Amino acid sequence: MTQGSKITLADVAAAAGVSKMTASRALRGSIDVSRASITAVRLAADKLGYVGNPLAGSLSSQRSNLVGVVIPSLTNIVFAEVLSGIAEALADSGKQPVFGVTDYNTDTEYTVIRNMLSWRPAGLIVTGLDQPEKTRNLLRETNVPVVQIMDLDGEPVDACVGISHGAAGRAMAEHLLAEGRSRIGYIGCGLDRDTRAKKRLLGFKKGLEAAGSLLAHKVLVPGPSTMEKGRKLTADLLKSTPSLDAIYYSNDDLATGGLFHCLAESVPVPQQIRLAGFNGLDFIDSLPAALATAKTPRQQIGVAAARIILDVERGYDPQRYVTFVPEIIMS
Amino acid sequence: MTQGSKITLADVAAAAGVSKMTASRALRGSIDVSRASITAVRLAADKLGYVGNPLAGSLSSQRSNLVGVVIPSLTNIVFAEVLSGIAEALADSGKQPVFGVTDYNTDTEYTVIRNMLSWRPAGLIVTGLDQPEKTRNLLRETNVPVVQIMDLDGEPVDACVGISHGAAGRAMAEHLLAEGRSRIGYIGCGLDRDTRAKKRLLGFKKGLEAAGSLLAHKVLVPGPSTMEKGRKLTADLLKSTPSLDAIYYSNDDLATGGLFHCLAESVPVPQQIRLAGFNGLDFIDSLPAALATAKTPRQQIGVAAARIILDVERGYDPQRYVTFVPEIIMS
DNA sequence: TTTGGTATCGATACCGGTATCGATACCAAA
DNA sequence: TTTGGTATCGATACCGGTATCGATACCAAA
Repeated sequence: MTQGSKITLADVAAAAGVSKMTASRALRGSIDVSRASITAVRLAADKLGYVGNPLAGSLSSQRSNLVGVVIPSLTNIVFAEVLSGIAEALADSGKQPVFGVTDYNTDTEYTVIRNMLSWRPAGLIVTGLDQPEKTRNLLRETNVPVVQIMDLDGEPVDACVGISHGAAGRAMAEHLLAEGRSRIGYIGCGLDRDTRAKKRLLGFKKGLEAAGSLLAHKVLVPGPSTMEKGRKLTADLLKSTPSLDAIYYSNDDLATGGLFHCLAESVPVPQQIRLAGFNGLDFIDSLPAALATAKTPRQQIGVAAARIILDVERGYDPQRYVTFVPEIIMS
Repeated sequence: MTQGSKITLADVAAAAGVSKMTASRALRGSIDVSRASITAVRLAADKLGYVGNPLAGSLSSQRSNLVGVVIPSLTNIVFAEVLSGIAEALADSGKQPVFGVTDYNTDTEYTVIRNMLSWRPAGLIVTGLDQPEKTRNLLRETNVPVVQIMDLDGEPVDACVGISHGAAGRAMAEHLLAEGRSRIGYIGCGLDRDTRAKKRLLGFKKGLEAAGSLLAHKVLVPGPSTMEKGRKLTADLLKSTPSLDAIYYSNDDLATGGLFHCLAESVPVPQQIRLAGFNGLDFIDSLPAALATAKTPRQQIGVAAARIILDVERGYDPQRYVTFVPEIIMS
């Protein structure tokens, strides 16, 4: 009774006076079992403290209740929120999310995905559309449903949920121009790895060019985005090009760092210079001065992706292409 | 050859001209196999694109390569960093972290832990020492190694890695007093659920009392900590009690919100009032004014916890009680 | 030549579930 | 009475690995 997990289905079946098979059916809520059997089995299971062994179950049925989620980074709150959405949507489905982190490394990504597929998950959610061909093949050849998230600018392997980063960049350009900004700089980190940030920059430039304008200055540095970098790079950029009246950053973290620089130096934001980020992180509203940003529906993306997996599981035909449009905030 | 994952160990064995058992041994690097067999099996496995089935392996060997990690929240960067440390330490061990989120709910926690144990993980890492008795029993009765992290103030079930929050609170009190602060307030969120924050508050009060001082004012609100709340609560508190010369917050997020209020209202920080948080989040250094904090070694806690699991696995006797001391920063 | 140790390997059973198919009981319709 | 459908159940095989034990070959020592 306090045997930990030594109790097997056979014990439960014996205690309930039915076969293993009937016990299995009863616990899974199959229709082919009488009320009496269900009651007896449930009672026995409770009494013995039975805990099913998903390893055995998944091996036998050839599918597990795991949903693999592959993200580039855990310490980026954006992905943590996506995970949170996935976990929420999966909560009452009996499915369990399993996370793998790639550190923006495509080799690691390949390994992680391969690893996850070996667990025969019920579905796979991977970040981005720009996997190398080798990885795409892996995703194409598997028969578990694959959902690519965050991005829409590209060719999904199967289903896909996200936003167009090109359009988001372009929209921000248009907003800045509409506000009368004309000398616009750009600061970005790690665009070599973060293909979505790169797409935003491209869209942003196109937006400027469409209006006959150009990027006044562009700063690109490798590595992850931090507020500290944003602060430093903004200080440098404004020193070398003080005439800028707007800076577009690859994300909110950098933009916030830029804002901190301006606050410390008493540069009026947004009057003298408009700082624009991307993501719409929660703390933006609390900052002592306004930051422009584009609010991405991270939680919702996670929820939508998980729902696709659940739909496939249930035999429904899921929506294979879910589009969100980030809301631009220029308070 | 491009069969996805239909290739089993039997296929590899047949192709290599050995038995399943020898193939299994060869791929796992057992010593009981000849060089010739190892080469033949590896070659066959590569050629066929064999991917092992961990479900079958774990079921058979009665242990999986999963390490369960139970945390209260994913959207709190602190826990994301702990996870990151765990993932890093586990990276080359063949073990896979699996995360479960409790949302600070003890019922959810119980369910999550039970669920994880059913996967027969190689180890379990859970947050905190203050589980209800029912959950503690679950942890005690299992035979997988359990590491409780983040906290040291209490009785661990098995191994434990973290800091003393009582001591951390007390240390901050001493630092504030040493700086000459005498009218000290406190603002905290969700202490009913966050027992570690509560322990810090208790330690903080003891620290004040030991010096013959008292908390001038205490603000407790339910729910999660956000910068916005910190800002709002600080505004309220300073309005009702403008004479305060220090505020201790339950964490950095609240403290940062408080700082934003002071910046917006031109209250000199830290000259007129010292704001103190907890955690030492990375962005603290970038803020336009100094925040006091206690830097917690989140990544290191994750690494140490994972190492304990690995040590047990390898038959080493691990250190069962790993203590870290947060560094107080009063820049 | 006999003995005994080591290296290498395979047969067998098993981990703990579920898929599948067929058996049985029972009842309504013909 | 016969036929056929439905509800309920169990026997059997199987998922794809690994633990375990014993077999064999080979060689050195007695």
